[in-house]
Order: sequence, then structure tokens, then C-alpha cells
Amino acid sequence: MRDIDIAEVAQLSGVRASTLRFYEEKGLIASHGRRGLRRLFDPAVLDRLALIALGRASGFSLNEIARMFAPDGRPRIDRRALAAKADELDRTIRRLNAMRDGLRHAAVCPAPSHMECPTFRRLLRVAAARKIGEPNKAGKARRKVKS
Amino acid sequence: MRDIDIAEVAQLSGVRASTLRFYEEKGLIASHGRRGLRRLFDPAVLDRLALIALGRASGFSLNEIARMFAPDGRPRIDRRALAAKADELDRTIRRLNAMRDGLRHAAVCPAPSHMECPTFRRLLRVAAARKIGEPNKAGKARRKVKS
DNA sequence: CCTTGACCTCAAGTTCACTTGAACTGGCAG
DNA sequence: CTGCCAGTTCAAGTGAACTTGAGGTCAAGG
Repeated sequence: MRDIDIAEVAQLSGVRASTLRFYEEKGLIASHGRRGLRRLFDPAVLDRLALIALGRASGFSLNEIARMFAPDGRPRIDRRALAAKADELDRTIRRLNAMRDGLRHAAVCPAPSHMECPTFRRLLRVAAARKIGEPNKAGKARRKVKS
Repeated sequence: MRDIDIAEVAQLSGVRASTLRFYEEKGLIASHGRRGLRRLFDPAVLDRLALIALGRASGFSLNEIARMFAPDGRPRIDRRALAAKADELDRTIRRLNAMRDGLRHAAVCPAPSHMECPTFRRLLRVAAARKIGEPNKAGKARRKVKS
């Protein structure tokens, strides 16, 4: 099964064709040739896409991910960057844990108004803790295929 | 200390004035009056901002957060939504934990290339697991004040 | 041979959450 | 009174990550 076409890559990876073209343009993936106009991909592109998904899921931007591939195409992952990202993830996880507990509590809190619940107010302080207004974007799972 | 001005709110909350205006326009906060052109805020806006920060940190969008305030201005938080978000957070946290462990390992992995490391490949599978290409945005801590 | 339909390109549009710029206003210090 | 300057409005810009649309191409099936 040498060389698969964009529809098949999309099918197998769950990444839309338009996104694959976009990624190619960005240099995140490469097509191996063409049949007529049509891109032909090496099945290895699936690993690459998994790697990209990993990076995205870990909070790297596409640009950061792009920088992680050596010019020759093989991953040249910076171990220090990985460790740093792991630490960052750790902090994020701790925050999210507090959030989750707080939300969970708020969901069952008997106080008439959330603002009167001490636990909720504590949660508020946690949220406000690291400088109010610093978005952290977690758990943004969106459109699967668009309804 | 009745009524504080936008600069003070910015100062106390860490939210930029431009953002505060933007939030007001979006209906997320309200100024209590004006002295000349200048907005005057009730110090309670700080609680409100903390609430917004909480929502953002938990993964709610500004629009979702806006919907959480009753027309009268007091939080009308949907407990079911909170519980759902808590569950979502839980799933996110589990994923991030796997990520972090994987990253941590990758950072010290002795394999010559990450692609040859079984742990790394397992991590890749985890990342690819729930439909490759589903971004999850975690740990995006950015600009504090802009360098 | 001719149609079809998946794929192509390129430009523009979209969403989110803000930020920036230009032009203007008005309270307050001097 | 005057001028400063923090504040104001409104429109447009930003950046990330894609998606959409218009119009074009070409390999394969009938």
C-alpha cells in the first residue's frame, strides 16, 4: 500500500482534506508526489499527523511543532522544550484539578447563590489567583464533523 | 471606596482597560455610571471578573459565560452545565496526564530517535486515540503584558 | 470520446478574544 | 482660562487555525 491519496489520509487520520492541504502549505507535512494534480502521500504521513496531534494536544502551536521537524523531515525534538512543556502541563493539570473540584462542588452546592458559598468563593480566588485575566484554554473539544 | 475607575479595575484585576471595554461591550460586565465620559465601576466588578476568569480557566467561552449571567446581573449558573464541564475537565486532565508522562519520558528517552522509542510510540497512539486532529488546547499561557 | 466527480489552486471568509490607531472629550492642576 | 492626558468611541487589525467558494483540471468509467 504505497502512496495513499488525500481522501484516504483524511479517512485514516480523521483530519480533513482542507486541513491536510493547509498543513502541507505550512510545511507540517509533505506529499510525496502527484498523480495528475492529486497529491500522493506516503503512509508515514499518518505518523507525522499523530505527532502533530500529540504536539497540539500538549499545547504546542503549529508553528512550534513545525520547528520540531528538522529540515530533513525527521523529528528533531528538543528535549528541553519537552521537559518545559511537561512542567507547564503539570501546572495546568493542577489548576484544572482545582477547577474541576470547584465546579463539581458548585454543581451540588446548597447555598442559595453561588456567591454566598464559601467553597465557590475559594474557587473564585483560585481562578483569580494567577493574575485575573490570564486565559488558560482547557478542554476545548469542538466540532467533530460539523453538524 | 465606592466606584472605581477603569484604570483601577485594570490595576486590581490585572485585566487591561481595552479588555474591560471589550467585556462591557459584550455584556460581561457593566459600568455603573460615568463621570464625564469616564466609566465608573462598582468594586463588585472584581468578583465578576474573577467569575469570568474562572469560567475561562474552566474552558467556557466568553459567550457561554455571558449566558451564565441572568438578565438581572446575578450569576445564574446552570448546575448541569457545571457538572458537564467538570466531567469534561476530568477527561481533559486524564489526557493531559498521559501527555505529560509521555513528554517527560521523551525528554529523557535514550532511544536514538523518538520514533524508535516504544514509549514515545505509545504516547503517539494516545494522542492519536480520540480521532487524530481534534485539538485540545491545554496550557496556553501567554503574554503577561506583552514584551 | 466524453462526462463525471474527486481533487486542485488561490483568495477570501470565519471565529475567538482581544489590541491598536485615529480622532475626540472633559475633569482637574496650575 | 488653558492645556494636559487619561479616558472615550469606532473601525480596523491581529493571529491562530482552519473552512469555504469560485473556477479549473484530469484520470477513469461508460
